[in-house]
Amino acid sequence: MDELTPVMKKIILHWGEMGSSWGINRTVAQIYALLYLSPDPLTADELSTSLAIARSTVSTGLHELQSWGVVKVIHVLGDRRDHFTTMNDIWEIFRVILDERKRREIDPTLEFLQETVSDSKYQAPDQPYVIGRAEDMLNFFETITAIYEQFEMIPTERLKDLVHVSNKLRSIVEQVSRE
Amino acid sequence: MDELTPVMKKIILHWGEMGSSWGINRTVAQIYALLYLSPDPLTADELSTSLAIARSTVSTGLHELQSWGVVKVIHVLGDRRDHFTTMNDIWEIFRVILDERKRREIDPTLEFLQETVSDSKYQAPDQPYVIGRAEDMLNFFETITAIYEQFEMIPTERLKDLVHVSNKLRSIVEQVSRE
DNA sequence: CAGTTGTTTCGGTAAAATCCGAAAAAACCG
DNA sequence: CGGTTTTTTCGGATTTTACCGAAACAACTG
Repeated sequence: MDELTPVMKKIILHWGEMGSSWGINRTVAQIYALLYLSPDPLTADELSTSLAIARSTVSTGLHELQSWGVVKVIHVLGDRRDHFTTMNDIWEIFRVILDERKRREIDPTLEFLQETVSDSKYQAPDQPYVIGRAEDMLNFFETITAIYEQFEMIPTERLKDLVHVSNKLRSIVEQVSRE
Repeated sequence: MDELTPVMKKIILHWGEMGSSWGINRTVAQIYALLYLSPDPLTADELSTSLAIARSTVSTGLHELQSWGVVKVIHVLGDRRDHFTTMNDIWEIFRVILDERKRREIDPTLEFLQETVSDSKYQAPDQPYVIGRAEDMLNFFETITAIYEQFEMIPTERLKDLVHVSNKLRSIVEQVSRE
C-alpha cells in the first residue's frame, strides 16, 4: 500500500477537504480516508509514507481518531507494530461520529443553556428578551436531542432501509404528529 | 445596544466557541449571536463597537452570513445605514443552515463520488476493493440525501411537534421499514 | 541487560486563517 | 457637482493552527 493509485489519491484529497470544512484537521481526515480505503490494517509507518506526512503527525492523528472511536488498533501475530483500521460499515461510522459530536458539543451547550436560562432569571430579570431568546435555543436543543435519541435506538440495518420507504415516512410523520 | 450585558457576553462567547468547532469563523458566529439576541436590527457600527472588532471585519462577516441566508438587511426610514437582523425562528435558521451546508458540501461530494465510481470502473478495474468502498460511500450519501429530502418537506410547525410523539416515531419507523 | 524497533512528546518553524486599518469605492445629500 | 456618510476592498500584521524532526520514552528481543 506504499504507492497510492490515482483513484485513491483523488478520494483522499477530497476527503481531506470535506474534513476541513467540517472542522476536522485535513491531515487527520486523510489518514482516516486511507484507512477506510485500505483492505488491510496499516501501520503508522505505512500511513506516514503513503501520505507523505511525518511519522509523529500520524501518531497524533491516530490518537485523535481513536478518541473519536472511529479507528481501532489491530495486533498482528509476529509483528510488534500496531496496525490500524476503521470500522467498515459506513453507517456505523456515521453513528459513532454523530454520537461523539453530540457528546462533545451539543450536550455541553445544552448544559450551558440550562444554566444560563435559570441563572439569568434571577440575575437579569430586566432582560426578558434575551432570556426569551436563550429559552428558545434551549428548547430547540432539547427537542433536537430528544428526536436524535429516538433515531439512535433504531438499529442500523433498519435505518438503511429507511430510504426504501422514505416517501412514506413524511406522510406518516405528519399523520402521527397530528394525533 | 452598545454595552453588552454579562448574560449576552456569556452567550456570545459560547456561541463563538461552538462556531469554531463546527468550522465557522469565531467572529462571524459572534456577530450572528449578537444579532440573534438583539430585539432590534443593528447597524454594522453597533456590531463593531459592541463586539470590539474592526468595522471591516464586521462588513466581511455580515456578507458571509448573508451568503448563508441567515442574516437579512433592513432599511430604516430616515437612516441611510443598513440595519441587520436574523430570522427569529430558530427552527427556520436550523433549516436554512442545513440546506446550505448540504448544497455546499454534501451535493458536491455526491457528484464527486458518482464521477469517481463510474470513472474508476473503466480506469481502475484492477482495484475492486477501492471501487467497492467508493460505492458504499456513494450509497450512503444518496440514502442520507433521500431521507433528508423527506424531512425537508415537513413544515417546521409540524417538525416542532415531532418531539411530542418522538417515542412513537421510532416504533413507527420500525414498523414501516419492515413492510 | 544491551541492543533494536516502535511510539510519543515537544520545541520550534512553517503555513494558514483571522483581523485590522488605511484607502478606495459607493451611496447619498444639498 | 463637491462634500459627507457608509460600505467595501485589500495589503500586511498578528494570531492560531498544523506540521516536522530530534529526542525521550516504551516495548520487545536475544
